[in-house]
Amino acid sequence: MNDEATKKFPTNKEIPSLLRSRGIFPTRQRIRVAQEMLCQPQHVTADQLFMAVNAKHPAVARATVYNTLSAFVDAGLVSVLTMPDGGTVYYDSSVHHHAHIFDEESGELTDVDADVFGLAQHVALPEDTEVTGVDLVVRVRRKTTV
Amino acid sequence: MNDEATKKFPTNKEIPSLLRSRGIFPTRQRIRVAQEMLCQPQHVTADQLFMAVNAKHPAVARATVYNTLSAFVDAGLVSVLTMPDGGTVYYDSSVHHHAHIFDEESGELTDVDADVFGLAQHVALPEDTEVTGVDLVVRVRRKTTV
DNA sequence: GTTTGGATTTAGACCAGGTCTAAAACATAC
DNA sequence: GTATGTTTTAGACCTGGTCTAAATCCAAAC
Repeated sequence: MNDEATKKFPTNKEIPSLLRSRGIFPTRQRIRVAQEMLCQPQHVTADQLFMAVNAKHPAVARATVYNTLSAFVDAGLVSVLTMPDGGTVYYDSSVHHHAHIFDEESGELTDVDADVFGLAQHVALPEDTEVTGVDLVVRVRRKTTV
Repeated sequence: MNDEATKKFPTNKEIPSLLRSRGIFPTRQRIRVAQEMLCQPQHVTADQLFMAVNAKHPAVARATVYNTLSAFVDAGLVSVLTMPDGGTVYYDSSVHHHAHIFDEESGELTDVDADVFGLAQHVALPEDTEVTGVDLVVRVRRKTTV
């Protein structure tokens, strides 16, 4: 685990300065989205987040949520993840490199700290290329007790 | 590499019996889709395949292509793959377990024979679960010659 | 070779995520 | 307060994919 991985999730109060430090001007809407998205470990769809944000204050437009999420991705504040079958896009509040476990029965998605870059060493890469990212999803189901 | 992996891709002529052997009744349309999809190694979107099929004979409906692809997936004739960012869904004519390399610049997607199940051993799984699938995408870019 | 009934295909309506746009609101500098 | 650039908004729009009801196909029975 690297520093980024062990760093605690920010508190609501820390959000404005965090955004500023990443070059994102902290407007009222962006603060709300960030508080909902960044302050706890989670995997959510854009729409789930849109609804979570608007459940409290009734005040952030759909387009703003989508745009803000993209900005956060560009700034390295959240990472993107899609399920290999189906293609649902999830936003992950953990940005360090890690693997995911997907429970095919419950649909639950959990983080696993694994050295995915290390694992990728075992894969034969084409000449003259370097790894920019590794995405590993292990799909599991409850063991059948035969 | 297991048997499935080394098995050659079927020829056009072999398609009808292949479909039959998987319990799929070989209609004219399904044969056309299968010939376009299964006879060579490739990664295509449903829409690309729809267009490829209709470029020659002008005769397979969109819904049929989508339904047929789903049937092929269920029958284990093709596998599904989505890019971790973006969520584009690709159909892969190789069904053995293998990893993918995604060139972020060209968008090109290539197969790599790697023991992905073996790699997944290194990931700590929850109690009482067993692995049903492993999806590994290594994203690369051309090495910058500094 | 006709008839029949179930399986398949078809065109197009529909749906869900997500993006775009033009106008309104906001912030900052002057 | 005015001007200028940035952000937000509602809603139209787009795209990939599914659904539906009608038409077609095909094998089997007669």
